[in-house]
Formats: sequence, C-alpha cells, structure tokens
Amino acid sequence: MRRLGDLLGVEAMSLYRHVPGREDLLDAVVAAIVDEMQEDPEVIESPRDGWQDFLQRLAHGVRRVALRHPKVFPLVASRPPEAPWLRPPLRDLRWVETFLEALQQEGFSDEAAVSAYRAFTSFLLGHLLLEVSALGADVGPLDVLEDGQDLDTSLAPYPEVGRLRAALSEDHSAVEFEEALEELLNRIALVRSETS
Amino acid sequence: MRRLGDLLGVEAMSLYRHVPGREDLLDAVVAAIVDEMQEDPEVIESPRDGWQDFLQRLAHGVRRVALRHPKVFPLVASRPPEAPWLRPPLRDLRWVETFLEALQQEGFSDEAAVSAYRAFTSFLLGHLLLEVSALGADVGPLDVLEDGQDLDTSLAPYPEVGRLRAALSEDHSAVEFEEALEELLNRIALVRSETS
DNA sequence: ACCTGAACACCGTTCAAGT
DNA sequence: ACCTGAACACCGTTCAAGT
Repeated sequence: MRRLGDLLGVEAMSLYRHVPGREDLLDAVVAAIVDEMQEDPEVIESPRDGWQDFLQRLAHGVRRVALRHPKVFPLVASRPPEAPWLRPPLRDLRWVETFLEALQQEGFSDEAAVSAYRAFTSFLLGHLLLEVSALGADVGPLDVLEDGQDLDTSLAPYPEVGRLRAALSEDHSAVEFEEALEELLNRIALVRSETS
Repeated sequence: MRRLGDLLGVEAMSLYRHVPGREDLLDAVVAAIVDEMQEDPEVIESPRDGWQDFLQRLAHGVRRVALRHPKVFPLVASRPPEAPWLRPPLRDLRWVETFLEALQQEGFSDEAAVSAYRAFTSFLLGHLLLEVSALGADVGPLDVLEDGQDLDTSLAPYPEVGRLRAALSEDHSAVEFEEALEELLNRIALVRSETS
C-alpha cells in the first residue's frame, strides 16, 4: 500500500478512500487480468468453427494473457476462488457460462461439459504456471552451487541429469503446450462421444 | 520468525543462530516435503513392473504428500526452482535422476525421457494445485454474494452455471486424477515408440 | 555456544484532523 | 470529497550484550 501510494504520488492512507484494503486490491488486479482475456478479439471472434476451435482459441488467449503478465499470473492461478465452481485460471462466471454453452450447443451432455471444464482448467493451470514461473526465474544456474563448487562436480552424483542438462534446460513450452492441448481435445472428444 | 520463535518458546532473534533467514527456512520446509516423497515405501518399492507402473506409483505418492500438506504444497509448487531442469513439484536432483534412469532403462531415448519428465510435472502441478487449493478454500458459496442478494438471483445472468452448479461443485478429483494420469501415460507411450 | 533486548527499517490499517 | 499525520500492531533482521 505504501509503495503504491508513493507510485501515485500520495500517502498510503489515501488509498483507503478508494479501496477497502490490500486483499480487495489484489482481487481487483486478478479481475482486470480476467477481463483482459474477455476482450481478446482472437478468442471472442464470433464465427466458432466447432467446439475444438473454440477451446483452441480460448487456450491460446489465456496463454497470451499469462505470458503478458508473468508476475501477476500466479495470483490468477492461486488466489482462493470465490466459489467451488470457479476454477483458476478460468475463474469467472461469464467464462464458465460461455464455456458450458459452447459445448452444449455441440451436443455435449451436462456431465461431459462439466468434466471438460475441469480437465481444461487443470491443463491450463499446470502448463501456464510452469511456463510463467520459468520465465520469472531468470536463474543463473549457478545458484545451486556452494561457494567452492562448480557445476560439474555438483552434478557428479546425478550422471543422467548432468549428461542431459542441456536438453533439460531447453525451452519447449510452446510446442509442449500445443501438443498437450491437442491431446486434451482428443480426450474431451472421447468423453463426449461416450456419454452422448 | 517471531511466531515460530513463540512456538518454540524462544525469541525470534534466536532463530538466526540456526538458519540464515526466512527464505532459507521456507526452502528447508520444501526440502522436507520432497524428502517425504522419497521415503514413501509405495513409491520406492524395488520391483518396478515397467515404467508405467513406476510413474503410476510416483504420481500417487506425490499426490499423497500434497494432500497430507495442503497448506505447504503451494510452496512446493511455486517457489522459484534452483535450476531450470528442476521443475516443480519434482524439484529435486535425486528425483530427476531416478526418473530419467527409469525411463531410459526401458528404452526411452534421451529426448523422449526429457519430454516425459516435462509432461509429467505439468500434469502433477495442474491437478494437485487445483485439488489442494479447493481443499483449503472451504468456502461457504455465500462469499460471492452482495449483502441483500441470494444465490439464485446472483446466478440469474448465468443460467447454465446455475442449472449445473450442483454438478460443478462435486468433487471428482480422485477419478479425474486417475483418468488424466492414464491418458498421460498413453501419450508418453506414444512418444516413446515414435522416437525409438 | 546459545539466547536476549533494544533498535532499525519496513509492513497494513485506523482515526482524528486538515483543506 | 479527498488527503494527511500520527499512531498502532505487526513484520524480518542486525548487533552488542548477556549467560
């Protein structure tokens, strides 16, 4: 609060005229991010070419927002949701409604739509949180080391990690996201046809 | 620090004899949780009936630890990792080494093993973080409401959410975890056979 | 070797007082 | 209506001093 006050050229105490407290302010930040997803033209674009197309565009939209705000996304992902049916990062009644409608219009049963919503949010959370945290890490890999050690000797007990450390450090987040998303959509399609 | 001191019947300042600071203390907590995974007999059990059996047991072991420590697991999931090749929640050189060895012994190529490690961690992170945070939420669904409103009127603009809110609130985390894990193993098997 | 007291530089928040 | 000063109850951390 004090820092934000400074940033606005005002004393911290003035903020309490406009906002009940720190927690509500953080909630508002999260809400702003969620709104940003809602305004993405790539996601909202009216002609939906099937539910797969819709979920593809939604997933990519959420990913863009996450990458645009790497510092804030963990908040979107982990603030306690307002209700049990709001799962991060799709923690918004409008999104859940749109999501369910879109799938039901294409013949999903109630249970299939709900289970797709669950699988979809788990997927987004895992991939985007990991991607975003890797971004924020900007960790010189030297942080692991004790004072005298170098990387090779400290990795000596772990030959495979040492041998593959280049491969392990590569960033394949974009293609991984794509492939896992593809796979998720296939799984959802399967559940759809099972229960319909 | 002050609260922990109280808990130990000592002044906060005494803690600095034993620990460099707050951050290192949190790191130690995370390390303790990771060690707990290592000691789970269900996971370590020597006769491994193939890599699928190993990954199944590992996933369930991590899940057990996460559910045993719902308050601490978010820390395991989101503390900045020590190196780019340590992905939460499997953020431990010993685990990565074991993981890679196990898969290579069963004919995985280097790339297939690394990509399996990535997919596996994303999966665990998404599912367990969501499950654990739903646990900690214990949210009376009334928190969403303004003072005068009741649930039905506040959900009125979202008919599908309203209609399906019972289904949306049900907890299916256990079966979802199982099914998604199954699906993940199938995908990993596919990648394995493609690149070998 | 281990602990303590006093102190420093921070927080978020309340409230009476200013314009 | 909006902002401020002083104050309160907290933090983590340093350091000289105690046993």
